[in-house]
Amino acid sequence: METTGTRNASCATAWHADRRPDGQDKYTISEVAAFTGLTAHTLRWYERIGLMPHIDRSHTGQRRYSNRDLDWLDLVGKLRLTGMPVADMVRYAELVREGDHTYGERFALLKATREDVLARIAELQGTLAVLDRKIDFYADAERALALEGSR
Amino acid sequence: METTGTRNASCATAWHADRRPDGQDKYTISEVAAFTGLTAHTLRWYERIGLMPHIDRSHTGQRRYSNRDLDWLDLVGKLRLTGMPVADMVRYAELVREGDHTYGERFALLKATREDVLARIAELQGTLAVLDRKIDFYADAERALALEGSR
DNA sequence: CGCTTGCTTCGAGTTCACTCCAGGGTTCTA
DNA sequence: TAGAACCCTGGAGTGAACTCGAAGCAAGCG
Repeated sequence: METTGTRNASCATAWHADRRPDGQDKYTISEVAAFTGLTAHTLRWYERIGLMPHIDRSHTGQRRYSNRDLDWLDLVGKLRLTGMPVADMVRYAELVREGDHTYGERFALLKATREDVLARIAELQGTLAVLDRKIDFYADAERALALEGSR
Repeated sequence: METTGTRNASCATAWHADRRPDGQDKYTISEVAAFTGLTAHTLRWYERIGLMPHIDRSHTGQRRYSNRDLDWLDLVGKLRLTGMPVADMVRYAELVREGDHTYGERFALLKATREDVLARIAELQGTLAVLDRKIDFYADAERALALEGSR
């Protein structure tokens, strides 16, 4: 039936407790879903498009995620909310798979991403300023109306 | 043929000069496109979905944008890069069209958006921290390799 | 006058990032 | 050992936000 048992995937806090110690780190797909806030569908899709390394399987073919996989998903989550397109993350994943000789390229990619993030923060701060000006305007208007009403 | 004459729409800086004074503020769609970095297609689409107020027309039916319209597009642009869905901006545009009695609702919407933006900035700063840790790691690896190479 | 360029409409097409379905096998709990 | 809950695959579907195309006016220019 494929329901993601746990409701309320939005609350990402206070969760990181139930990570099992390395060695016994075998999570089912729905555990990982609860953990990351992604759906099982999305996790499988990430794998299909090459955004995940090869995931371990149980003897019957079910996925068993490790702590490493969780770490990777964490990074992916962070990169995702910088607005990085999934295709770029796939590229990064490929570099990781290709081995040590891609260090330089990965490094460059990370630095470029860092610049992007800084730029985005600056943009958002600009937006915040505009928003604050508008909010002040409305607060003033509201006060003026209240005054008028009490006359 | 509908090409957006001016190349390099990304550089949004140093542009705000050619805004004509209020009264003679009549811009063609392609001028606005150059101005905002949006395409003419997108500008027409914004109008279709109700994201723009009614735009003036020339005697032959061509759009003539005003400074007010430019200001509105500026706000839309800012809101867009906070990740606000277009549907929400349409809602805001509707409130503006409906008149003064929607001040309260607009005010609330702006304040909610402000909170969103603050949250997003915080997220991005978290991401920045992760990125910086990774970048340090790669920089170290690079130095280690260089050392090894020079032995 | 013809040419080029730009504008018009409406509807269809594209891209991205999921999201869901059908039809089956597996695992846990009472 | 039954039944509920979970997991598998491949492929199709969805919603958001554009993006493009076709066919046809309109304006400026050599």
